[in-house]
Amino acid sequence: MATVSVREVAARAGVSVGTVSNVLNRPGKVSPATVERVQTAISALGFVRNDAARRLRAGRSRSIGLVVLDVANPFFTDVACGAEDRAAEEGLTLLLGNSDENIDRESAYLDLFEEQRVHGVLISPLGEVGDRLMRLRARGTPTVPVDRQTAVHSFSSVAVDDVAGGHLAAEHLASIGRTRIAFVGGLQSIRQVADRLEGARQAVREHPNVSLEVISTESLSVLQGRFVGEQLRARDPVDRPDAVFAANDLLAIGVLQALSMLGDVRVPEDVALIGYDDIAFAAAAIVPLSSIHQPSALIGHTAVDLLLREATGGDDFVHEQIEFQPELIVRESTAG
Amino acid sequence: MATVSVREVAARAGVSVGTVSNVLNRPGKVSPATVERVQTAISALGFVRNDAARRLRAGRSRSIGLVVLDVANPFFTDVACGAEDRAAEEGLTLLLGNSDENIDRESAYLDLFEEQRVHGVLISPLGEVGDRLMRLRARGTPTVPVDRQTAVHSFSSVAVDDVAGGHLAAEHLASIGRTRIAFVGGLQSIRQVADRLEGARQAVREHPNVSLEVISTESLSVLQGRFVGEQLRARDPVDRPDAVFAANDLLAIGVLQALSMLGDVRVPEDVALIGYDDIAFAAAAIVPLSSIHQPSALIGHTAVDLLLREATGGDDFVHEQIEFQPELIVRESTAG
DNA sequence: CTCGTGTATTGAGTCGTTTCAATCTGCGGC
DNA sequence: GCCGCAGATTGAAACGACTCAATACACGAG
Repeated sequence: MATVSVREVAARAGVSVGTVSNVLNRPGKVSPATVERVQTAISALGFVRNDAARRLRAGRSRSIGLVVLDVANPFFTDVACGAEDRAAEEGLTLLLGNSDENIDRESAYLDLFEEQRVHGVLISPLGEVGDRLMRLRARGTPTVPVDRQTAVHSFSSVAVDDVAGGHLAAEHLASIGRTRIAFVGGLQSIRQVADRLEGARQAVREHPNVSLEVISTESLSVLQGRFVGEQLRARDPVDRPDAVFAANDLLAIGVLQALSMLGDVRVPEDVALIGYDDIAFAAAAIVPLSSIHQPSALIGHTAVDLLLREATGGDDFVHEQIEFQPELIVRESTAG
Repeated sequence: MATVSVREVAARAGVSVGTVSNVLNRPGKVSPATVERVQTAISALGFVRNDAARRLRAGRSRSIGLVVLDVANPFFTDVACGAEDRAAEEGLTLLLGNSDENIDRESAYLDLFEEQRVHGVLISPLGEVGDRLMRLRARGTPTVPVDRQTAVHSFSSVAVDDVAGGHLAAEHLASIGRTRIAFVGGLQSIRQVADRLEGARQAVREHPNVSLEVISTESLSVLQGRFVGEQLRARDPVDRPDAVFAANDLLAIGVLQALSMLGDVRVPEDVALIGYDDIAFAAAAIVPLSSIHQPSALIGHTAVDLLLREATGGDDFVHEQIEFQPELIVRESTAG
């Protein structure tokens, strides 16, 4: 199984390598008869372009990298789909990396993408990666955080106002008369989590009779949610919060499973529950889940847009921070 | 922003390019003092290896490609996570491509992966790709279908016995006394769908009083399921099936939403409902969803295993077909 | 002082594609 | 028959890391 290169195609078609390259990339520049002959040679030999070689020559690849916190979270796959669609319009491929809330994996993906000389990097950051991204960009790889980088105007970014979202959620819980709210989420180092908590704190401050308890988790998964739910269920009802605001829907669904599967804690009667992200499964949950909606696909779409602008813009380029507003979706889990 | 190459690092460190390469790849072969000097030069210049160049030389990349039918389906992200973990153990990267049940995109990803000279390709195929995969392999890219390639022993493959799964589901519906079963799924060209239907047909044949209606969908999404659910709801109750077997959980959840959101068709009293895949959200559905469980992460894990064996095995290599058995999970949606 | 041994380092050649200045070809106009 | 022009084709150089045969060097033994 000899590896076939342009050279062999050229020989077989009786033309030069330059012509083969032209057939591949600019068929218009080559006479129809020659195109025909070259095409025949290509399929006869089963020639497949070597991407590494063309990229080496080109200096940069035709793909963009996206690092997300958790591929198992539908919110991020939605973002990825939006990004992929927009990228495809430009003939770019999306490479999806899953940091899985692990800082080493996040770092490994950034390394990988840089070595691959990707067109640009989109990242939903786990920790403090500002410096890292600066360096990346300085070496020529534009970067767009999909996140709220407070007060950092040196990047373009796309984000949802998570403080506002957190406020919406907690305010809603207060508005239906709940007074002991628990915020469930972690890691605190994830800005989305910190901001949602901050928003909730602000809302609670506006209601003197409402208190906020913070329950930290190790990750934002269904499993962690179930774990917290079980702890809540085990508590004396007097000590139990009457409302839970989970930092995302996965956690909320986990909490919901633990509370209501065994039927002794009723949602929303005993505990009202609200999540965040409004994933497709929230509406179909055992108790349809109230949530904070984010335009996930649009976020991905916009992030790629910004990245492209960033890549073409010159030195005096003005970075754009786009921020979407979250939206409260009320369902049964916070009814009454 | 000059692009730094090994040559410049070598110059700065006062050594040859060969030595720099050795520091990068076989630090043991180089004296500690030299390693030190080279490392310093590398970080001073911000040198980043050019992956394209090394791959060109190496002939093959350190990644494997995975093409799935739908990233938005948690089943596939679970498979991907399993595959990624196993790949990471070998120092390989997983590239995730989403065909989105679109044959052109599937084809485009196969092209892309071949051009990238990936280590191997894992694919959950949409249509008939046997020929395509044969060619791929003939040119040196091993391939493992994550699918049941009936009677094709020329590939290693990993799959779940979908006929058995379909049988389990339909048999279960019959066993709880349902007689008018509707199978909801499509496209028929997807082997998983066809096999599940076939299994259901077999089960129904064993029960003379049970009938099977087939409702085709255009894809396997929540939206399509909701669409079908609305049609069912609109039917005269006499014409309505008393059980629905959906080809996957997304469809089932869609059907469930349409039937029960408006409260006039009760699940399982009026219509029993069973899905397939047992995704994490099935257990948390508004009516906890019965389903057919598949060991998703293990599937991904095993697929990578097989791929690695395929890649190292010689010509007399015996392809292995691994088939997992599905498992019935009964929840409320088929209670009574 | 020479030889042998083993370790450290060198650097030209290679991978396959693209680019682009140079060359070729055919043809109409004069 | 010659000139000029446009379109088609050519082929060598370049991209950057890796390999490996060759070389340099150090040191101990004889």
